[in-house]
Amino acid sequence: MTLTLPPSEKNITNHLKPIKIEWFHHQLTTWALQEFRDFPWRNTTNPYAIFIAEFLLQKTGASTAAPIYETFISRYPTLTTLAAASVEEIATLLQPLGLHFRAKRLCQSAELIVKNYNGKIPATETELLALPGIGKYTARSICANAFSIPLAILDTNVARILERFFGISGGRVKSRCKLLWQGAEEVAPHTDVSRWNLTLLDFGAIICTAKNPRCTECPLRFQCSYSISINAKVILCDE
DNA sequence: CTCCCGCCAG
DNA sequence: CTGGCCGGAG
Repeated sequence: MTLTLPPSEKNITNHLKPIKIEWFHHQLTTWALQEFRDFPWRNTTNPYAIFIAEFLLQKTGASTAAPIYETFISRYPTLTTLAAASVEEIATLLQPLGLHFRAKRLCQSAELIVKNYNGKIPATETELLALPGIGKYTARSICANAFSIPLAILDTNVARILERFFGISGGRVKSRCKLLWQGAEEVAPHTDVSRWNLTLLDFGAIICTAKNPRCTECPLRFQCSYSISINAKVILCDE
């Protein structure tokens, strides 16, 4: 079975030249040697612990989630202990994180995993996606971080970094989203994708922030479409 | 005020 | 595709 793209399909290689990807990757990998953040869920490959962490981290600041995560794991160290807990007590524990619906979804997922997977976190994107509260980002993140499956992720950080650096912009939301997913997979290395994914998150949290990005100390600034345009404006204003 | 390692319903 | 969810930190 062959899959062919329609000729009208825009090709991302217009934006993502291999040589530029190579440089992008090298700069960020080097940056991460010093700046890679340390969180409790990064010191384990226990699928259950990763699963919990990814659930708590949805749309939630990592430093905010960290203490809750620690309490969670100590109180419910295994999926079995979680499955035995009531939704109410989980909800109470997660209360400071907001997004209250996650408690129910987490408990429902735990039940399903006990019932369908003998209590073991499934290791495929498709199976994870079928669980309540787990979307494409979380599924792939769990695959990469817990099972070393080389799947790239796209979240608001990755999207922002790709948009700025490669100058991806405009177009309909749907087509841009598709471009960004392509881009995320295009720039991901073939080995240690987990480390790469986390590097992008850290870079988005520390340097390439949504508001007031720290372009002057950014290791990507000399090739970054966004940074270059900012500098051009500064030069024009100085004249 | 905005933003944080999104997801789901409509 | 869009809006709603939501508390906490800056």
